[in-house]
Amino acid sequence: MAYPLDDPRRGVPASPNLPEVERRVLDFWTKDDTFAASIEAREAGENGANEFVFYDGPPFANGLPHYGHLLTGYVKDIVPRYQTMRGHRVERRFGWDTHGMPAEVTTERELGLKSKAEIEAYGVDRFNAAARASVLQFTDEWVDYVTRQARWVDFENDYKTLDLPYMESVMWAFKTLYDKGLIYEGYRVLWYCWRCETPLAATETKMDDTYRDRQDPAVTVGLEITGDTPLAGAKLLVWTTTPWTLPSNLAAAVHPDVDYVVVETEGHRYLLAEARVAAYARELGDEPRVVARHKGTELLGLAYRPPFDFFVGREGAHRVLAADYVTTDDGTGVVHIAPAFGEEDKVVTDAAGIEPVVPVDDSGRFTEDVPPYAGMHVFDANKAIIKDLKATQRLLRHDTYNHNYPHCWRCGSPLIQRALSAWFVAVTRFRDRMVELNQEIDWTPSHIKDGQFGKWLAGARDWNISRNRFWGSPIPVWTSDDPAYPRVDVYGSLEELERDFGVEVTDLHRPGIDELTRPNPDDPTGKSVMRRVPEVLDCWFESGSMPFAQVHYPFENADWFEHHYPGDFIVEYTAQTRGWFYLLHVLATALFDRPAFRTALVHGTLLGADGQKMSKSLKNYPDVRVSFEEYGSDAMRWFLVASPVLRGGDMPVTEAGFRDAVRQIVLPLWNVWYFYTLYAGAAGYEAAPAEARAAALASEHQLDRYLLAKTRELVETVTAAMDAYDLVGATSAFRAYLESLTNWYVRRSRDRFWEGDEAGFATLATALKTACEAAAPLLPMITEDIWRGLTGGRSVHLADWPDAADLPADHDLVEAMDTVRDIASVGLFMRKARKLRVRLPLAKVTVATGHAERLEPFAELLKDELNVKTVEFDSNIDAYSKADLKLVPRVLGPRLGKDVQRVIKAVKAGDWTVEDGTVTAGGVVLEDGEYELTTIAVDADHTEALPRGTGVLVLDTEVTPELAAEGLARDVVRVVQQARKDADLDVTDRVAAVVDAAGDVRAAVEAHADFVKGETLALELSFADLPPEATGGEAGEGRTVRAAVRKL
RNA sequence: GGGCGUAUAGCUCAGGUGGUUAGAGCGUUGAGCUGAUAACUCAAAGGUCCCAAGUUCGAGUCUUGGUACGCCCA
Repeated sequence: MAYPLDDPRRGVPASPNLPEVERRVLDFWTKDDTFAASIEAREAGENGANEFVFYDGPPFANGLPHYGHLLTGYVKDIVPRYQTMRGHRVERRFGWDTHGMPAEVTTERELGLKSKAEIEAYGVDRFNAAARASVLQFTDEWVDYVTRQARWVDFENDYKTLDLPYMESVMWAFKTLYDKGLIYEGYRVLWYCWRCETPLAATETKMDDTYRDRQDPAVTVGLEITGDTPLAGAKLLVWTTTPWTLPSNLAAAVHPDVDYVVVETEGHRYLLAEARVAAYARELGDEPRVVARHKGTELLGLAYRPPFDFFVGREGAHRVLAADYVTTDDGTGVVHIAPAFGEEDKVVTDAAGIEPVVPVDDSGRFTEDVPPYAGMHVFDANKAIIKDLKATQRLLRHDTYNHNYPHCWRCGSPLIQRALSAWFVAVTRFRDRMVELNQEIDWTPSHIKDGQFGKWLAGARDWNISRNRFWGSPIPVWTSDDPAYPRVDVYGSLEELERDFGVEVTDLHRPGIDELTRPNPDDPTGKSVMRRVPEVLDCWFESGSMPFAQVHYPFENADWFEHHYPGDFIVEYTAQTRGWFYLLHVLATALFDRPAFRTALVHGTLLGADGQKMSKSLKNYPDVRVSFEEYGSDAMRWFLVASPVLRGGDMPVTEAGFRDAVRQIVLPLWNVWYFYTLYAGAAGYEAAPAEARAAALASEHQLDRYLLAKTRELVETVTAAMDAYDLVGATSAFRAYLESLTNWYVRRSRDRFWEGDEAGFATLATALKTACEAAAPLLPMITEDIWRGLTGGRSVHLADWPDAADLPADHDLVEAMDTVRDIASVGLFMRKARKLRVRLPLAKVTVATGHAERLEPFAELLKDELNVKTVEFDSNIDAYSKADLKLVPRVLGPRLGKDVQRVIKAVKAGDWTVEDGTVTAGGVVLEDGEYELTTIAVDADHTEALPRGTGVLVLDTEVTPELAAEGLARDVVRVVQQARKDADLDVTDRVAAVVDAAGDVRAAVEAHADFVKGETLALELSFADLPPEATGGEAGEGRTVRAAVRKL
């Protein structure tokens, strides 16, 4: 198809409304179904060898998207678009995370339920039905938003963690781990609300308002040391603010490195940290007698008599253990350990092999295990316990303690820590293997690999995967309800369930799944029943199952999955090193003994415009939807992806950032397109892309060859960067290219386009087409609009990635042109320094540099750029400059050592000579490689050095009357051009021009009348007085000129 | 308390293996140029390279110890 398709007068405005262009592209994609076509166009290949597998981390959709999702979404779009253009098939299914506490909390709020008991009263079936509706309520908004950001992803064939096939795969994973012996049931200590009768997730205890000041009793208790030791009879002092945990005491802990003392007072001996003795002056005296000193390590293993006798004789219990968390900030430096009621306590006793005791029931009341307090609520029991301690003379001190204490965020009750039965994945068993497999993953930034992620893996703990909740995948374990006939059945598929329970299973959610029961086959009495354990799975187990569960592996797609695991690419923000990245890796290692992904990009956090955390209440960041409509998604994409945030840093999101992306990237690109359509249209130029490319390659014009070589280098650089997932590198390469394209090629080529130069059109069309292709993933909509207009093709995203080999390589030309640009810069600087305006022509510039002949082809270009009549080249630099010595300390330093500093100073002072090729500086003869001889200008009035000492530029600054007159004529041209603009004329309109000028200005115009008329498309030129409101300007120094034009 | 990261111009960041005078973009100021541009070109102002000690002929760069900030763990 011929191009341009767009009429330049209408379709390609000089100042586009970018959001409108984007909407046009989005509409086209919808109607054309371009996304589907982009996937179809690429073969999967044998065993999917040609597929690129990208894992989309499922967002939780019970809230609206924010900038973090936006950023991740852009990356999740860019990489697949690139891989598609490279010829790979990239399926992109959207996923929804639907289970877990966030969903339950939202649902509770919506239903006005306040506790677990209320949910059960309301009905688990109705509650879960409400949760199912709730979690998907924002999906429409997500679709809108993701679509608007030009992210191509399949919402039709999405997956949800609540889908039956997904849940079946999760069940398979559980069973597989169970069969490998990697799942066990055990105790874990959690913050627990005795009123709601539920443990709280860590996040729930970190919410606002949960920590409040509270006054608790604080007791110091003496525990008598027993056994065959000189310390026998002394009392170990322990301090606690939870006296109700003392009946459950199973150990005491000291810090191995802390100094402990035994002090004697009133016939009693007490053992405590030396640093805490002063704090007990009231009971022990001001300076009690120290009868022994021990490091913590020397106390380990000592036996003592517990505060109560309920659990005397438990295996390994009631001894002194070591714990690093013990401090001497408060208390006695010896810590009372009740493993069921303290997370840290349990870590210590687990290490010592001591089984916890839990004499407290679900509602926070003591059980029959501790008869005196049975039935009492733990907080109410504090008083009785303290009283009993006093009675047995174990109580040394009783006072109160004010501290920040967590409360239930739902009901406000003070929480307790309590051990609960829970299911675990034995991560510690394959921790080392996880560390090994991590070596196969490429991380960006690279320090994540052995830093944040590697360290986290090395310290991995067993993973509690059960939740005592309602809305989630069930733990697929059925147990006998009679301990006399124990049996455990674990299920890994719907088929197994249906086989054992004889019903069709269409939903695995509670409460339906709980209704599946059957007689215990191992029970000859036939009375006991197999019932499902009550817990549901941690929703992270489901997120980690995503690679296989989304394809219903192993029940379907087993072959496909085998060939597509690990996935190629994954991107999320840093916190996911402990979240999704980690759990994918845990399950991948445990189930498949492979990593789950090959490449991971970890990005940093987006901050508000003020550099603080984004805050809804502060509104310290631009509104997402407004930004879409103000700047467009491509500009936002560019700003976010070109930023340090993709290299792991934090970055503020500002409107200024979006605006800069528009001004520096999107508009310049658009303007090249506009410029092209304007002049190609005016010249009636049309050529198909292949024709244009052939013509471009045939062009001998240096600017054309330069641009094509630059374009080739662009393709090479961007390809390498994208292959390395270095999106930031790709953006910076494109940005640099755009600079050469707009501010050099187009600017230097205006006259040629004005003249309708076809080689120029062909070259610009070819470069622009290639640039659009190379930038298509980074600016998907603006490049689509331009590319389609330019080529008449269907979509840039269906195009193949450009091949650098299709363009000529000419690095020498690129380098020569860069030198020319340097020369131009220096020339303009010289004019400025000498106050010689650029419109004033000068007679000559001389370029003195080595191999000057290579620059001769650029003489015309330099004449025009510097506005001089002639450009001379001279390789004899010495005629214009003198030698300048530069030392190379890197080489000189090692030889001279200390003397090098003296030589450096001598050279700076000018104390050096060159004789017969021998350089002597500061009395030291220099050897080859220790110095460089370069040049500096001799005649400072007319000469400037080129960068890097490569030569000099000599400017003839003499202004003859002829040159002055020509300068004035050009000044007048400028005023007439402005008058044309002010009259809103089209670039091709012919005019009659009237100039109001006198004296030498008028004389200059008359002398150069043909030039003035030619430049301004004036068929007639006359002189007359013009009113002050006519377009005015300055000619030469301070003389006013006016001009007016009339369209002919 | 521990781990990881960061600290260079007003802002955002570059600165292999140590090497003379630390750079870029944006922003500010001035001038120039302009019938594609919301631009562009040339320049100016703007730096105790977080601090301290050390290694070295020489440290933004290497070592050690601090400080501040961010993230995470406890």
